[in-house]
Amino acid sequence: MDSAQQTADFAANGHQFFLPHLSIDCVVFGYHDHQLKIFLVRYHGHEAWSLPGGFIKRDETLTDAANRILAEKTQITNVFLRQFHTFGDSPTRLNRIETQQIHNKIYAKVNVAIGEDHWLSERTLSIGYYALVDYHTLIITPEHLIEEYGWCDIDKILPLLFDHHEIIETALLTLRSQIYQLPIGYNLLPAKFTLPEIHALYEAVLGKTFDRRNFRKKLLTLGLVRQLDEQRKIGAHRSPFLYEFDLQNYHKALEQGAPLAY
Amino acid sequence: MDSAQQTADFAANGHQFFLPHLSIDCVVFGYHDHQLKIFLVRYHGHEAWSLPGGFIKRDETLTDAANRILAEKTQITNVFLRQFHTFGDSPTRLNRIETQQIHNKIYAKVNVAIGEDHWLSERTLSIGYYALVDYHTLIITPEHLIEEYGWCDIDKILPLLFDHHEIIETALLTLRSQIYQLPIGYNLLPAKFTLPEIHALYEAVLGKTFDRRNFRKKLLTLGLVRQLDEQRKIGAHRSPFLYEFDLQNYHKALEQGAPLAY
DNA sequence: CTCTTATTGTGTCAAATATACACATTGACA
DNA sequence: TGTCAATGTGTATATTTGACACAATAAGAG
Repeated sequence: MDSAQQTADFAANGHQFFLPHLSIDCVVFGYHDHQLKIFLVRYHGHEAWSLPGGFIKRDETLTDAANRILAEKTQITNVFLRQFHTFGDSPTRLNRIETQQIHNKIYAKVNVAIGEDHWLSERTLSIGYYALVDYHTLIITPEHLIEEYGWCDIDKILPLLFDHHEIIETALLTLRSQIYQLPIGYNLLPAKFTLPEIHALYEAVLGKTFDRRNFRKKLLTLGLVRQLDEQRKIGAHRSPFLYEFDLQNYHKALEQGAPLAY
Repeated sequence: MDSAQQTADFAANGHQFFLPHLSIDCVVFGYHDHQLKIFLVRYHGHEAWSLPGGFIKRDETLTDAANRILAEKTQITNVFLRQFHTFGDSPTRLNRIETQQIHNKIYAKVNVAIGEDHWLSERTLSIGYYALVDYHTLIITPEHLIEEYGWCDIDKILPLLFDHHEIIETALLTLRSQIYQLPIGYNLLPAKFTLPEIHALYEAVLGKTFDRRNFRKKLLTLGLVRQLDEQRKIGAHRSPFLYEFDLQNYHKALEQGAPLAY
């Protein structure tokens, strides 16, 4: 949907090819500079930001839809992407007028008026997916209606449309609850990382602090990471060693749900 | 929907009051006789069984819909009910012909033919909820189209319609992963229970065995249960003591995710 | 009445793990 | 060469886990 014409066509005829009443929203997590971040977009006509999202094609599996939508909005493919919750309780989502007005402002850019009976004004439940992305790999060709996009620190989230705040909150709780069962560290970190980086990641996701020495001891005792010969230059300080995951031991630990720290 | 007329009306006009393309299926867990069980129904015209399910009203929150559907099919209210996954990948769910045929056989009972373009033939995603129920409290007034219903042992599940097998499998995995974070033991057991009962419940849910003595030690160390003065008669054997949960300590342990056994 | 059988109730000890904690090293820059 | 801020590393203690065996009880059979 990169031209005005295609965008207008979507508004006019989308209901023929997409399921109404149902959308997918993606919470894309990245990690950089000891901060957990979320990728957000800002649509035409709005000051508030949004999660990247879209609709499900009528003949497409749900998993395919989630991957396609993520790829369309962010050009990201082949990443860890997982469903976490379906949202259908928020009053905002039940309010047709509000839904209509939000879409109406967005599609004003392509001179399409979204009326009260337009399919985009209908009540829509949203299936939440979260993605784990290496912060540096992100390349964007924004869609026509997106005026701005970028990473946002998890603890400084800007005002958002619909119930996207609740969706992010739930995604974060899910991330927390799954960090010892799913390869969340692996997918948020680059292939080579330092101990302070992985340490700060676990602290950022879980929102508490761990003793540096005990954390390292646990990683090494379980054999989750391998020290490399390289070091990273970090300016006026001692150069930390780089590490990589030992995938065999890492996946074994995830299967057992072994906590890295308490 | 307890009369033939109401049922026929639903098939004819349901799409005006309910969201199409979207249903809710409930995996109702119970526990009895050291066995984890699931409540299943069998519709007219089918040998295969189904999960109790239904559609979401256009102006109803998702949570309200789940509770209403559970109440309509089982008369169960005010129980632990939680969304766990939305299903939209199964080929069965994408196949309109198959969907049509299944509904056609069911509604034959009320002389309604479900055609290819009927709203019930459309592709439908399903939002899975699981409920935890005290086995003994179940009272049923079955709906018109339900020919049979009852509990089914988790390890002897009968053939099922649609992708209901996958839904149950996912519900069970969810139960397992949440047993140390959510009050699953509390909601599956009666108010008073014996140590062997709670022990066998954790073994049934998690699918492994725990040392009886260490399990008891952990329960008591954490102060999760209180021994009562009563005992239960169990026939030709020593009478076990009855216990009840210490809710304060139990909830504290759940917040921390403390495992009861390994 | 007593013997048998199946089930429940209970304690101890060794091994593993978690937790608390402090000092040395490095790299840049003043 | 001294300072500063960050990284790298080890030890001792407390706690938890995991393995394990015997006594008590209830009912029914003989």
